[in-house]
This record gives sequence, structure tokens and C-alpha cells, in this order.
Amino acid sequence: MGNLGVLERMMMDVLWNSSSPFTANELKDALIHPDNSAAPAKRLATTTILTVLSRLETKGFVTRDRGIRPHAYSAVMTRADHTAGLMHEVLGQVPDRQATLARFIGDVTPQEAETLRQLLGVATSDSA
Amino acid sequence: MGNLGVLERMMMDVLWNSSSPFTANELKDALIHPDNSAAPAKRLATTTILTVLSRLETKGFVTRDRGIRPHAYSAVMTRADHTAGLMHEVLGQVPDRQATLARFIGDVTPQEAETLRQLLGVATSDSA
DNA sequence: AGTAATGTTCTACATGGCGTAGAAAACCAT
DNA sequence: ATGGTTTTCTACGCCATGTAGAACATTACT
Repeated sequence: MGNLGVLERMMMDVLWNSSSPFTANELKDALIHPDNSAAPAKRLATTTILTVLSRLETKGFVTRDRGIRPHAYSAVMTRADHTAGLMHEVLGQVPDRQATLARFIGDVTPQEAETLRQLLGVATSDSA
Repeated sequence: MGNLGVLERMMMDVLWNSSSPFTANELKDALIHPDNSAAPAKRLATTTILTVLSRLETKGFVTRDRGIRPHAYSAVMTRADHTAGLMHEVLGQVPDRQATLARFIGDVTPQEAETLRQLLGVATSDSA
């Protein structure tokens, strides 16, 4: 699966944050006006966006509709899928899953713990 | 935290697989005779090992005892700590933890699920 | 249709991490 | 001192990634 570079990641985040596809230029603008407004955002060239989109396409993160002219780009999988996949990839590299999961759970927030309990079925003690 | 390159990873695995420290040359040999014997192992120069150990030290993965002459290198944290840390790092990048954890749990093996239930103190249905 | 605008691909360069190791310096034992 | 051992310095190649110009393709406007 592999991980993403900084710009690749920012672009995927834009795509992941909206259900509908983006054109390269829309994406470019979305990067300047970040929803979270953490004011980074230098103006990038459209070709830059397109180059990265192509690479993301190659890597299987993005598809595009070539039928319409400003091609419409969208994420292949959800952010949740991708992230969960990464987590499994990392976990898969170790022989001692138990110990690893123990450490993992040890650092989980109470909310996350609760979520996990529910997901694993069975007795939820505190359903807040 | 960041991830490791292939050789860096192999070397950390050697260190993680044993409790006692290694010298550069011991490590070099350990790479040729891999415990798991998945026959990769080309003979590396000792300097290569030392370079990588230094980098690992800089990155905080390794410490060395400079008091004794062939310096003794050992891992700073356990593999479980590192891996769990990576998992949290990945998870921390997403806003929708719930969804991500749901996907994660969805792909977990039964054994892993059982481990998690125990760790979370949930009523274990099947304690095999 | 002809030309301008817009979008896409090709090509290219810089940077940085990592694998790799020689040369040189530091250290130790005899 | 002298040679073997260990460590540091320096260096190179490769590949991913950010970045974008030049050239090509397509659409739009008059």
C-alpha cells in the first residue's frame, strides 16, 4: 500500500473530504483555501496538481473520468479504508501481534476504547 | 516517528529479536545468517552497518554504549512500542476515527479480535 | 473555420532519504 | 611504535516527491 508524500496527502484529503469529484483546478483552489484554514498554502501551478494526480492515479489512489473534458478526479477508496489498510500493513510486519496490540490499546483514548468495544461486539460498560 | 528503510528495518529486527546489545560486526553477521533464513543476505561492509547504526541513533531508534570499545548497540524501544506508535501516528492523521477503527476491526483476524477483547476488558465469547 | 483559451501530457530539475562503502582517523594490544 | 580493529567522514548513486515549463490536445468564441 505504501504511504503518501505531503502534497499527495493534502490532495487526497481534499478528495476524501468531499463525495463529489474534483477537476485539477478545483483541487488547486481547494489547496489555497484550506477548510481547516491552517494558512499554509502557497499557490501551486496547475501542472503540478496534474502531475501529482497522475502519480496518484498510477498508485491506485485516484481515478479520473476521461470522458468529460476537465477530467474529474476522485478517490478510489475512502480515507478510512486507506488508513485502516496502513494500520494492518504496519501490524502485519511484526511477529508479536499480541504485544503490539497491547501497546496499541494502552495508548488509546477512552472514546476510541469505547468505539472498539462496540465494534468487537459484546458488553459495552459505558455507552456515552 | 517516521518509518524505516529496508536495511534499517532489518537491522532493527535483529536488535529487537534479542535482548542483549550487538556490536556492528555481530550485527553484520546476523544479517547474513538470518534466523528466519529467508536467504536474502548479501555480504555488507562493516562501514555500511556503522553508517546505518549512526543514522538510527540520530533518529532515536538506537543507543550505543561508547564506554566499551566495540560499541554495543541496542534498540531504544521495543518493536511493539514502535509499531503501536506507528499505528497511532497513522490513526492520528484522520478526523474520522470511528470509521477508521471500524474498517480496521473489520479486517482483523479472529485471534486478533480475541486479543483485543481481552485487552479492552470485554466479555470474551470464545476464550480459545 | 480560425484563433484564443483552457486542459493535459512530456520532460526536467532540485531536494532529501537511504543503501552502499572507501579513506582517513582513532583506538588498542603487544 | 606498529599493526589490527573500530569508528567517523566523505561521497556517490538511486529513487520518490515537489515543482513546473514546453509542447500538445481540446474546446470555445467570434
